[in-house]
Amino acid sequence: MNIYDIAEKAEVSIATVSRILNHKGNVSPKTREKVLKVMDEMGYTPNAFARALGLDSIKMIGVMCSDVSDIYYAKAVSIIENELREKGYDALLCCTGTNISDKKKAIDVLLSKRVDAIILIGSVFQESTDNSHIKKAAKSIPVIIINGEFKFENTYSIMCDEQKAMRDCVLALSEKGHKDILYIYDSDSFSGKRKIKGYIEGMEQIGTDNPETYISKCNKDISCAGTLINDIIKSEIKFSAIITSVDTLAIGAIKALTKHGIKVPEDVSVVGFNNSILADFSSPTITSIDNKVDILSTDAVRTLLDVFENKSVAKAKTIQAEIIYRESFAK
Amino acid sequence: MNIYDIAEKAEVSIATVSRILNHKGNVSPKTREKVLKVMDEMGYTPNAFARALGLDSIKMIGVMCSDVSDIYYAKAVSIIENELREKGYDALLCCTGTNISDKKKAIDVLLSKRVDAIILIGSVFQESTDNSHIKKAAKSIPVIIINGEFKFENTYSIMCDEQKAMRDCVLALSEKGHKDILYIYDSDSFSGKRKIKGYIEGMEQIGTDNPETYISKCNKDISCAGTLINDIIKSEIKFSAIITSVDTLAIGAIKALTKHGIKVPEDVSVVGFNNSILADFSSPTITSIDNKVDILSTDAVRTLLDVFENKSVAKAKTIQAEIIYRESFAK
DNA sequence: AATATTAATGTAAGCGTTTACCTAAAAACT
DNA sequence: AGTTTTTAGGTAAACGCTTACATTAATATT
Repeated sequence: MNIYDIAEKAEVSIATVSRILNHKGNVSPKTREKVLKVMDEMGYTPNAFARALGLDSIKMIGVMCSDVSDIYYAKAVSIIENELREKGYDALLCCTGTNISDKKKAIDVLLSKRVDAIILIGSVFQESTDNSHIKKAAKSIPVIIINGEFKFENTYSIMCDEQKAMRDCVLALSEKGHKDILYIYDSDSFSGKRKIKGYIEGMEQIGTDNPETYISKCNKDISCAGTLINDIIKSEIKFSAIITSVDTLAIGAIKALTKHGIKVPEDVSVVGFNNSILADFSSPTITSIDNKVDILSTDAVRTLLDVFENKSVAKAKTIQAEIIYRESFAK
Repeated sequence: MNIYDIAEKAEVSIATVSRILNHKGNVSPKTREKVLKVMDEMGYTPNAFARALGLDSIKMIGVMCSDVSDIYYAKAVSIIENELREKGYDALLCCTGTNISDKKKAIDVLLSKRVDAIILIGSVFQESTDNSHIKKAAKSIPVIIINGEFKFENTYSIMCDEQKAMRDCVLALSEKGHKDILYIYDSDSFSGKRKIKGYIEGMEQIGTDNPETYISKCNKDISCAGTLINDIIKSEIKFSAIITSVDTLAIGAIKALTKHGIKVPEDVSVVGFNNSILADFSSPTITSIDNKVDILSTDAVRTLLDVFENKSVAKAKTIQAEIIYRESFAK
């Protein structure tokens, strides 16, 4: 069923039907009523493709992340989707995994579906081996990058200053007398690297000689954090605080510590990252660095709309993180 | 840039370009090479709308749920998105909240975007006041409903037998000597109702007189479960086990119990629902009823593809849940 | 009442594909 | 070499909409 069917039934021209559909031009109330009634009766839904062909905009934004089942991305996607919907846009979701060729494919899909823009969540950085797909996309549509960095024409990045947050966190722990602060992390992504940098800066600032020796790597799995802690305890390395790159690792660490009879926060303080809902689920609850996904996500959509409206928009924006104090490291 | 530009540059007709794009018809290797090279050089991406106009399929599936930031939906969406992508389909995400008018709007958006089908996750049931939007959708495209129930032409539902799972869980607790089994739930959704039913059946089966008195309602927030437990403890109601309708509530309950010096599982056993990652994060880890989102989600996509291929497909399918034993209720 | 202005509606071209149908060239038969 | 079959490639219509331009009807102005 199409606009012609409606036009015929309502005894008007297709132009009139189109005008009614688009709230444009002059249509008499009577005609409008009549046509709307016919549309309703026939259960007509306009074809967005055909529309997009004429208008060159489908009101659809590609949203890419590696994995929505990750609680962090899920939150970002959820906020973005809601903000977009409110402004009349849909979200075409692409979970690409971490494989670069899959990301390239995803970009091609989004481009072929003629999305009006792309929002990338995480895992983009300038020095990355291959960013040609982002360049390709940016040639035809704006690309907004959340917590990633990539400077190119038609590209806008919004990030959280995780480096400073990490440094501040080390300093805050130091103020409470902590010197031997371990760092357990899970990823060498763009933000992963910035976190480490900040941690090292902080440690150096409080006079630690070889901060690198306090760092251990781990995968996201909580059991991994557990075995890591077990090893560290066995090796009799001294420590009074632990920072982790994600809340899940903090949970794993706390569980392991508790099993060894080490009390959190009395014996060891723990700070997580992301300030996810998990922070409240743990006992003790986890003090966590909030990297403001909500603000980043909201801002991404706002930026996008500004770009659409040709307002002047900053190519890169940075937002400050905040330490949210809970039980695992009291203020 | 369009097919004409490519055709011109490559000195062939648009038909040839189209044939190459669609791997259809006969094109000589030489010509193919030449055209592909031009496409690559110009960074051409075919316009999926125009294509859809001709083909009447955009290879896009609408995926609806109330909220992707919910860990349960996030997992389902993630699996669905991956399965779809593997088969060459994209997922157009619609997070509708719980408001019926927003759901109707979302359906209209999906229909106007001419998705090839819709997968609904949760919150649909036959007796619901208004399901006209689902009927409307099903009139033009197949609608797959995960963990919801709605019988109509072109509608397929895949659910988990949560009722039986709940009953079995009560019986399992009873076998271990539990009689006073509380049930804390968060939602009167379709699956919420089935869970309660199963709980009551189980309680009756083990000879409880007024099972309803053991039931309390709560929102999803863990603090709510906590205050609820506090109240129950104050009121000196006897209980030795708690079942919750979601893992988060189990976490809240365990935290509250622990604060009161009540040990889990020594004094009170706790069983959660969904078998989410949270179950492992808690200490003690939570025994949880796995309602098999992964299987449901995978199956939804498989069903969809079968429908597309005109294979005969069951209108309704039910999958069995499973109790995953962890520390909070040992086997 | 005649004219100018504005409102309402219609016609037709264009958006970028696919594909049925057609023609020309090449290959495979006699 | 002449005919048939196959392969390669082209032309033009169709998909469902938007919109510039054209036309007619209604209203306002003189």
